[in-house]
Amino acid sequence: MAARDYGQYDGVTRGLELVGERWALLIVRDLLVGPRRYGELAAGLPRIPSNILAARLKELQAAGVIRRAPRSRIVIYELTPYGRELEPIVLGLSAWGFKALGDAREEQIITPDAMTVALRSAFRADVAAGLPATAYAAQLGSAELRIRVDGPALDVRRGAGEDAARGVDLAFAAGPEIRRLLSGELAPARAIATGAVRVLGGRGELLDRFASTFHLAA
Amino acid sequence: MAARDYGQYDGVTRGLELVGERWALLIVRDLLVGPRRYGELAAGLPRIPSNILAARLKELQAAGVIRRAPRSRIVIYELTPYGRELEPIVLGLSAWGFKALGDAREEQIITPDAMTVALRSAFRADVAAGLPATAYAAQLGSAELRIRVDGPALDVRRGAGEDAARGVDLAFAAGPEIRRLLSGELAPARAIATGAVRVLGGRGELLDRFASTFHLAA
DNA sequence: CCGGATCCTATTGGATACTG
DNA sequence: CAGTATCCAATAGGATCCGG
Repeated sequence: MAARDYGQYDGVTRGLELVGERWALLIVRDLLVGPRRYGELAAGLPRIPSNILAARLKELQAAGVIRRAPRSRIVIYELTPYGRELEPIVLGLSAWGFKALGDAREEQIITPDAMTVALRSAFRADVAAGLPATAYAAQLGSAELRIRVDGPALDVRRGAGEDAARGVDLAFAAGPEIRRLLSGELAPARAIATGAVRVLGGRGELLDRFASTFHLAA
Repeated sequence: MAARDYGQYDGVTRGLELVGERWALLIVRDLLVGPRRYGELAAGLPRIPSNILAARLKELQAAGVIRRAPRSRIVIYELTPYGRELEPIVLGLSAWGFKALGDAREEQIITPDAMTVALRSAFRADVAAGLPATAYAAQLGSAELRIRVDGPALDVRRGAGEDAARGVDLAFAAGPEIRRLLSGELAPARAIATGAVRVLGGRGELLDRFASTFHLAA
């Protein structure tokens, strides 16, 4: 109804009718990180026109992918259980698309939610399981994240810059060059030496551990 | 370049820029089954306008997802290795979208390639591994498929209707009601009793094995 | 402010016809 | 067969406005 259909009867087609419209999967991506308000979604998708955001939210609700959080005074959007089942697909697309990332263009931004999903898709639970629990504070573009790895479990949340640097094992800042670190193109030591990654606190040598915990082949 | 971008620097966004345009992932779906000529793609996507198909083929080539098969006299499109890495994503979307399939509308068609991908996404390799090798001939709408399960391996190919029925363990025909069989909503015995599935040859009781080998939760 | 709704314009997609 | 060209309809983009 909402979306134009493809005239075929199969799962891929149906899936695309539900989440294949422009912007739809990016809304899902951000909601995978947590429930969000209209304004938060708009902030995380800076170039989406408000009418399109409003339209997508309606369509995704009609599709049963998202819902307005019940018994909340303010309007909050969240994924339904069915919507949450998109997680492996979105993470897969994240890993796949990552390989085709070139250098960032000037106007391209890094949002906290996008980076959180990127880290999730890069997370190597099997590798992490064999390493000591570690807390990182990462400042990636305008996204400040507090990353906590404990065995095979990963927890990423938005962190206040100042506080975040305290009580973590490693605090660092980087820009889009983080891509080369995650892909293995740029060795951790060299990333620090060249200034691509700046250590703000903690033990800089832990960037090695970070790079082996989060990895996306190029 | 080809596609409008989203102004963000992350994998999901990049992925959508490459295969997020309307029709693009359906082209990938069909090419996952095998290399196809322009006309074959057009036949498998009956409602795609030829100018859009031509545009998508160019964009997907520029994106490194597909290529024209080299050293072939005729024009054949195939996935690149990078494009083939979309398989788990497309199969995941197939399984996800399947759950939201309602009853087929009159104008909706079932194409052989779409059905092949659907079967792949429904295939339970672990279940199949414990069962004897089995060959099926399935006539699903206009799609006639020859399905061969051997241990954890699955092979689906387009089959000539008449010949296909010979030498298989079970030959059957069904329409969109096949969905209820795959979802477990409709028991194999009842499917046959009600005529939703018509046994054309072989041992009808093997439809049980088929249903446990291919399953997509609703 | 937040959560949209409206208006208008710019691009894309769709249908059909046509060509090397 | 493998696409182009053309023209029209549908969406997306951008700015602005509005009600609680």
